[in-house]
Amino acid sequence: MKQRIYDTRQQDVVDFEPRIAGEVGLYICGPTVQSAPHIGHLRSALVYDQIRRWFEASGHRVTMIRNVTDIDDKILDNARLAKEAGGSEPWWALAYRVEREFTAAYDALGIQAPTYEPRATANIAEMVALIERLIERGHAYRAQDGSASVYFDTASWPEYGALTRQRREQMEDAADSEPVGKRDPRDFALWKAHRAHEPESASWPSPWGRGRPGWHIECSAMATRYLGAEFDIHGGGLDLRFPHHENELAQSGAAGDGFARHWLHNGLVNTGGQKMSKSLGNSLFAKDLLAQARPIVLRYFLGSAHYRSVLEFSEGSLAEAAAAFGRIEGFLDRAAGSGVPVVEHGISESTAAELPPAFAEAMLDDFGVPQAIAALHDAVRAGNTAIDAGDAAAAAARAGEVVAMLGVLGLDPRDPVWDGSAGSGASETALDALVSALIAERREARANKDFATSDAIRDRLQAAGIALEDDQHETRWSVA
RNA sequence: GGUGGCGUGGCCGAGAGGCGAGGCAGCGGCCUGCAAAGCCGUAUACACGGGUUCGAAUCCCGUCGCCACCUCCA
Repeated sequence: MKQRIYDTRQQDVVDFEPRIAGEVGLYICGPTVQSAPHIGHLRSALVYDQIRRWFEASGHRVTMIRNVTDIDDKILDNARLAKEAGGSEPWWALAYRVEREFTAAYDALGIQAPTYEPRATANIAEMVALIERLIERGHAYRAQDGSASVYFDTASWPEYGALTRQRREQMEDAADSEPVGKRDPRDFALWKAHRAHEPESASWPSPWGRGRPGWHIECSAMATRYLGAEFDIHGGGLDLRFPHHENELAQSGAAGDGFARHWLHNGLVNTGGQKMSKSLGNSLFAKDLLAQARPIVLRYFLGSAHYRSVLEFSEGSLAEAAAAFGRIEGFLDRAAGSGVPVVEHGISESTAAELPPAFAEAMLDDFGVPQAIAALHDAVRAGNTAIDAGDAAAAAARAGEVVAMLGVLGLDPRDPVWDGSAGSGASETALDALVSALIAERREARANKDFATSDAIRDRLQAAGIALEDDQHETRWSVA
């Protein structure tokens, strides 16, 4: 069975054939580092992390590029506002600080670093070269007001609107755009002339005068720099389809590049049936979410809906995810407690062979993570049944499948990336010693049928947030 | 005005012509000293109205409701 993916441009699920067999070039629109990461950023990054892991598990070598937009109107605005409020942080320090917040949030969720993470400010020369090509080909022009700005000439590109199937004539005019120097309100800035009120450090020399790049040109320049003039997949949030991706496609196409063969877009996150956005003030920030749930549970939750669906976040979402994931984790603990070897091994050459067919088929069909998770739960149930029946061989086989599936999804609780989230090694050891002593005491009481004492011990631990589970052979404990 | 999406059981959430994905919660049972965990069982689910079909949640037409994008967005 071939890999199938939903291509936004074709508006259909199509066969995916890498340009070079066994290799996948993936460009993902990363964040504009203007303010703290929120749940939507996390979901987007997670979706492509899962896709990347699946490509690797299914035998591809993946080159994944995810940019950082570190120069932009909003960054300058936010830095200016902070300064007016008495702050002293320059725009570039703000951008870098926020970038580190993003990296920390990604790390917390076990989202692997891309192959490379280019910054817009480090690719100005490539952008200037691309703009020059567009001017030469007659698809871009210098601002009519004599400034250093350069605009893309949408009228010169008949395919403009191809990605979102819109006709240029029917597009709404940009209400808030500054028509200064534009031939048409639908034209967009490739290069923005430096303005007197903006810091000198936010401008670069160019053949047209000092200025800074427009929002869209950076992605075209960086994608082609690292992946080539034509590459396999371009991804990003659904809200980037227009204008961002439409404009990328137009400028790269007009420059003569093949650009992305396929376009992927992940769904957004809603709260209370409403889009979450900064302007609505209903943002769920990464740091708040990470304070509410274990990172691995948050990861499970964010992956519980298909990547193209709207994901609804509501009160109780994280608790439900914790219960569901607890089932999986509980099986691994039970299996280990029953002597079944359970080891974390990430994604390796043997991963594909260990995956149940239902899981692989789900992932091949446009990355059907929800169905893949159903296969995971099926294996967990079968594994628990095997443990109950004392069938160690079957239990080990199911545990192997579960671990392989968790590796692909990035949800293996034994993966060292999760270690930082619990207590330190020393306090873990100390706690284990204390609890184990109480468990031994309780075992003795139970052996003497002194259930009052044994229940008192269990209640005391319960009150401290520690749950006990008795098995045929042993008692396991966990922090609830 | 244009473009696209959604409406599935108490809840979350897949599926896309014919065996009721999976999870959470609930109920009954097994197991257990009692629990917990686990297992088994447990549901007249597909917004509404027509149509096509032997058969429709799935295809077609219409209606209603909700949402997103149309130059700040993951």
